[in-house]
Formats: sequence, C-alpha cells, structure tokens
Amino acid sequence: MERELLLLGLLRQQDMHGYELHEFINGNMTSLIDLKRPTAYHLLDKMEQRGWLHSREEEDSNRPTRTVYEITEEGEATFQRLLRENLASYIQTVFTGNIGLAFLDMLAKDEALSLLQQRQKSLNEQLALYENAPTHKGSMSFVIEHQQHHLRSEAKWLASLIERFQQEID
Amino acid sequence: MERELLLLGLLRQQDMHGYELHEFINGNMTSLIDLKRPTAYHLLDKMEQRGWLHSREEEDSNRPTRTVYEITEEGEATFQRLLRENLASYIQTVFTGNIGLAFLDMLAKDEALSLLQQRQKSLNEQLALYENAPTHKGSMSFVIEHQQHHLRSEAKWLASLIERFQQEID
DNA sequence: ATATAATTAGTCAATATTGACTATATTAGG
DNA sequence: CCTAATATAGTCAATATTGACTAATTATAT
Repeated sequence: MERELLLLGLLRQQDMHGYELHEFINGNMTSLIDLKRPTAYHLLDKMEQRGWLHSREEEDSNRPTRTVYEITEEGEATFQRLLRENLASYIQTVFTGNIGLAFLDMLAKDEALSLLQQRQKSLNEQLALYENAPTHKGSMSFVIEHQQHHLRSEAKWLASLIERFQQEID
Repeated sequence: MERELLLLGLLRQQDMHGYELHEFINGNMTSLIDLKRPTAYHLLDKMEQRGWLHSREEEDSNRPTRTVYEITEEGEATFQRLLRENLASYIQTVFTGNIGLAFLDMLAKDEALSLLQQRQKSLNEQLALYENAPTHKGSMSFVIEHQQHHLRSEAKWLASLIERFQQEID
C-alpha cells in the first residue's frame, strides 16, 4: 500500500493527472520509490474503482483531454490510516543490489578489492549528488536527510570492508 | 539480473531443485531478496531455456519426481560476469517503507512523535534478531554484517529524528 | 517557413509475479 | 493404529508490471 499512500498524499495537496504525478514522483522521489508510468495509471484506475479517487476529463481547447484525479473523503480517510500504519512500523529494507556480497569469496582477494573500489567510486558519485542537493520544503527534507544519512553509512561500511581486504593482501 | 546471479551462485555450490533453492533463500537471505516460490520456478525455467542451467528428473522410489538443476558452462560464465557487474557498481537502494516520512508534517508533533517511537520499537526488535544471529560461514558473514550495520545506522537516524520532535514539543 | 527534436499524455500487448490450489509423504498425538 | 497436522514439491489462473508504441503539441535549428 506504499504506492497508494504516496499517490493519495500528493493528490491531497492538489488535483493532478497521471502524467503529472509520475513526473513529480520520478523527479523528486526516486529514493522512495521506482514507479513506472503505466503502473501509475494502473494504480490510479484501481484507486478510483475503490472510491479513493474521483476523476474528471479536463479539456484545454486543442490539447487532447486529460484525466485529472482528485481525492475523495474515503481516499482521505485511507491516507490517514496508511500514513499512520507506515510511520508506526519498520519494514526491513531488501538490499537486492548486495547479492554479490554473498559470493565475494569466489574471487581472488586482489580482484575483489579492485571491484569493491569501483563500487566505492560509484557510491561516492551518488553521494555527491545528494550532498549538494537543493534544500527541499516541508517533510521532503526528512526524506533527503535520510538518504544522505544512509549513503554516508554505506560509504563508511564499504570503506571498512575495503580496508580489510587491503590488509589481507599486505 | 540479481535474482539470476543468486540462483547461479547457489547452484554452483551444489545441484538443487526449485523447492530446495527457495527454502534456502527464504531461510537465509531475506535481507538480500524477497523471492516467491512460483517466481523462483519461473526464473529456473527461463534460465534453462537460455542454456545457463540443465535439469534432470530425479525420482526417489515413491516420492513424486523432482526437477534438479545444475549449472552449465554458459551458466558459470554468466555467473562470473554478473558477479563482477554487481560488485563493481552501486545501485541506489529504494526505501519504499519510508514514504510516510514525506508526509510527516501532516500530523501534529505529538502524534508524529508517538508513531515514530512505535517505529523505533519495531526497528529495535528487528535489530535484536540480527545482533545475536549465529555467525555464518564464508561471504554470508559480509551480508549479515552489512545488514547489522544498516540497522544500527537506521536506529541512530531515527533516534535523532525523534529527539528533534521531542525538543520541538518541549 | 519548415523539417527535426523534444515534451506531453496515454494505451496496450507481452511478460512477470503471486495467492490459491493440488497432491503425496512424513510426523505427532491420542 | 488411526487422524490431524505439517512438510515437501509443484502448478495455474488471476493480477500486476513494463517496454514499446501512438499521437498530439511545442520548441529548436536551418
């Protein structure tokens, strides 16, 4: 229900159409979710069927008509419920990108070291993007802050792992 | 391709059938991946079609025959490639569970605080499970270690967030 | 002015995921 | 010894996801 929580939360601030919602999410919330456009449309459809949203056709003279969604009272109630559920519980993060770690001992120490150093470079590049990110407004600052904290923590752990490999090589 | 990397890596150590693979992954690798049983079977099928695996029917007198998979030379080459690709690059983790953070300012400070404290309890419970986990062999120790590091880092950040809310309430 | 590229908005068929089901074997309890 | 519960092994239909496509509008360069 996290995706629904997000869409409800955004539509609560202002009515939007599918494309607009996806653009916003894709532009500002990639650390929270990876939502493809067709999936967003699918979710909006389902949420309307459940009575959480109401849609209207909006036609701008020549543009093809766009389907604009607004949140219903039921949707607002659902948002309130989902928000509290989400905040009150910690759901384990799944680090799919780390599967390689489980097979690190298949490689010679020096190759492992070299690969981990490449990973470190990649991580530091992504960290740099967040370090000088423009300050966001409202709660979005918590999201940015969390991502920064996480990336720094990853960088630290990776550095310690690399150091151990370096020492074992001598 | 992470799921494929994992299945190849496990089948490389010993031949296994689908159920066995899923049991192992589900029992020991939940911090790396959430793989449902039918999805595992589907992947094994696809990987066999690609020539990365070879399957044989193994019948144990009365038991219904089981499909046992073994890795092929092509599969081994793919494993080697995927492992290096995975280790050399850092792919951003997506914190779907944190979507609620983006709407934290919708709530009164004291309710936000209370919810975050519940989350903290939930997080600490999961952390406890990892703190006294049995030491794993080989590279799996890196995986456990990473998860511990991450959970501790999360706990720290959450504590700092809670502290700020407490101060704002006075 | 006009072809070319980029942006906006959405759909759809192909593919992937998963909850629910089937079916046999083994273990546990009375 | 019989029954219920649990473990083993897998399948399948319903649902969800997504890459590729359509089609109009606006911006850009020539």
